[in-house]
Amino acid sequence: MPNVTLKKIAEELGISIATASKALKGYPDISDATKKKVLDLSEKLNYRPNSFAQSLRSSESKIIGLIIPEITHDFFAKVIHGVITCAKSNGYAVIVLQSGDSYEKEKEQLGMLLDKNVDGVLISLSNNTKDIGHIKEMKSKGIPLVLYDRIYKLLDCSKVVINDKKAAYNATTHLIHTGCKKIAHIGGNLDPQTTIDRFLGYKAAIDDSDIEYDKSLVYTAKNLSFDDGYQIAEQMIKDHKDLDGIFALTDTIATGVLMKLKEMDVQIPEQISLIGFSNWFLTSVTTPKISTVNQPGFEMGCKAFDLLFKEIQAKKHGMLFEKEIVELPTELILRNSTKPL
Amino acid sequence: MPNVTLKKIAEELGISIATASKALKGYPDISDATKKKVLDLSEKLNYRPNSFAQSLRSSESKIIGLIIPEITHDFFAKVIHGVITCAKSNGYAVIVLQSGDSYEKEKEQLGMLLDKNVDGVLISLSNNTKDIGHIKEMKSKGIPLVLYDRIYKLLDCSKVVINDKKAAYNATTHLIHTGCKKIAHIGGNLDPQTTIDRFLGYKAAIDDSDIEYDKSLVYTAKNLSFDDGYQIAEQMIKDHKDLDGIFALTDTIATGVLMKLKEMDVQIPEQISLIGFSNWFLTSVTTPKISTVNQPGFEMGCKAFDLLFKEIQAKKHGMLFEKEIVELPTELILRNSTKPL
DNA sequence: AATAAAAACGAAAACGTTTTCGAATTTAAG
DNA sequence: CTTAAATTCGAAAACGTTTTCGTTTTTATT
Repeated sequence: MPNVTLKKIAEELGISIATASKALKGYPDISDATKKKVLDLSEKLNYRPNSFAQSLRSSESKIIGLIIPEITHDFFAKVIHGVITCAKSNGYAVIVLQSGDSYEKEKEQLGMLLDKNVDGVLISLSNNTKDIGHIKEMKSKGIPLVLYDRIYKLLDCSKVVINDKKAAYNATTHLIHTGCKKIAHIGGNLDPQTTIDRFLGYKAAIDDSDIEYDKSLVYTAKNLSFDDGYQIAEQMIKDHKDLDGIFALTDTIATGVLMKLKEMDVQIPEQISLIGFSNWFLTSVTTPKISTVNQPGFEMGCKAFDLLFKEIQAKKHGMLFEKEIVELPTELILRNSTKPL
Repeated sequence: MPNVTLKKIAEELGISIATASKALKGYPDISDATKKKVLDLSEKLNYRPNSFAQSLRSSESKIIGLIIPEITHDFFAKVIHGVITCAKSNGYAVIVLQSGDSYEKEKEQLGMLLDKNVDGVLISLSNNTKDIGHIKEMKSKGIPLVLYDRIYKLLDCSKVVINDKKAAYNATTHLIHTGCKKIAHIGGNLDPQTTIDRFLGYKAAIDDSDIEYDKSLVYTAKNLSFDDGYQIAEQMIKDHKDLDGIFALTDTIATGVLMKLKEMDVQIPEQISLIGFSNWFLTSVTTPKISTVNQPGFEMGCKAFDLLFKEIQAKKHGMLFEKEIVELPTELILRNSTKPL
């Protein structure tokens, strides 16, 4: 069962391969009669152009690469969804790769994408990526690249982000406005930028209030995991008996905190208020439901593809491309782990 | 910035393209001296073979397609993770597509994968796929294809599944053993196979017990969603005042049920026991934690790739391939929405 | 030194498509 | 009826790699 090619169509019709090709592509120098013949036959034989040959000639794969730290995270799953959806409606397929928050893997994946000749790359940096030589290398090869969510500020390329600092500021401020006086923050190591910014937002909110900033109220979750939250919660209670508010870096951490606090019979939100970050579905089914910051994953994926697509088009037509930095709006979702205003 | 090709390397070294190619691939008819020269230079220039040209010649893309009903489902996210992990370690990239449980889209995606000349396809059928002509067409084109999770029993190809019937049987039996007398089931429309099998397991367990099977205890969730569960829960309580057990088709449905039941002040598990299906992370953070059936998503992804890989290899070497049906073990996870034995 | 055998290399075709440019054919104009 | 102009088509090169098969060169054997 050999595939049907232009050659076969041409032979069958007694015309040249060139003519067959041009007929299918609607070239003006082919008569309507011939066009019809070719079109009919190619339909009948269910002709599909060989993408390898097309790509070889055009140096275009119509495939982009998407590197995700962790697929099994609600937020990133939404991003994938957004990217795939927008890519498909523009005729692009998406190769999805996972860095598992490892710098080594991230580098390796980028190499794989290079080998596959993708037309562009979407990447959210791993939590352990300090050096961005591998990213710069991609750019130096002229491959369009857009950063989303976990970005590196100094890198000169298009980016899609949320305003982590502002969102964290608003969340913390809400805790303050509802009467919290002693608010802890559970953050992560000082990479990537999102982690820093959320901490900065927390601190700015404290500084802008009557409350004194207390370094000992800032905790570090190594893996940003449920277990981290679960363990740190206990420690926090030990350290600060009068703790009355917690702003966690992620919803998983917040959920861990909630579980432990409930086990310790701490009343939420009466005794301690809690706010997470990302609006994972899970925060809406705990008891109490956890207040959080909505992070528009789907939209972020769409927008990121959008920017990448523009850049690919620009490159293709030899036009220069204006890099863009898009900031998507977040929203404070108030549920039952915080007191009413 | 033209790419470095074999031609460039050959010219630089004053040898032929053929020799350069063979040197890199370790052909025995190239002297060690020449091999070293070529290897050194290609390393220095960071030569990467053009995958388009390679694919055109070999008719191999080293890419597989993965069609998923919904990416944002815990279980499917784990499957993606498994597939990508195993694919990568075998040199394959994965194009991920989403059918959104639509037959039309599923068909369209398959076409796209055909156009991209993937070496094989992994697919879990959409909930609304009744006709499998599009799947058969892929097979008739000789493209290796493996079904996972939501399969179609009559299709002659490799499959990776769990024993839904058995798992449902065990779950329901556990409800019976812990004293439930009136057990409801929330299922879906009678497609795909998994839905049928889980219902069958439920019914078999009832039939094997002293309890009389009661048709009115079987409810249908149209979208298998949280909201479905939330709404049906209320209906169930109205219909059957002495209801004391519920086996839900999915964890999302079970979570919806739990939420509504709590709002109605129904004691779980004292009054009503509840079991879900899939072991989503979210079932471990509700109050009470929901008992469920663990569905090994990651392993399923790995195994599915494994079978596909074997089939691709067999096809490549002209050997005949024994299709396999792999059944992965499930496990009843007992938490707090069911009574102790 | 002549021949046979082994080793090292290269020419060329093939994969299937696209596009340039020239050739052939038809139609229009003088 | 001749020439110019428009229309329609095809030859061929190019994209970069792989592999077959033949040619050349070297080494071994008599």
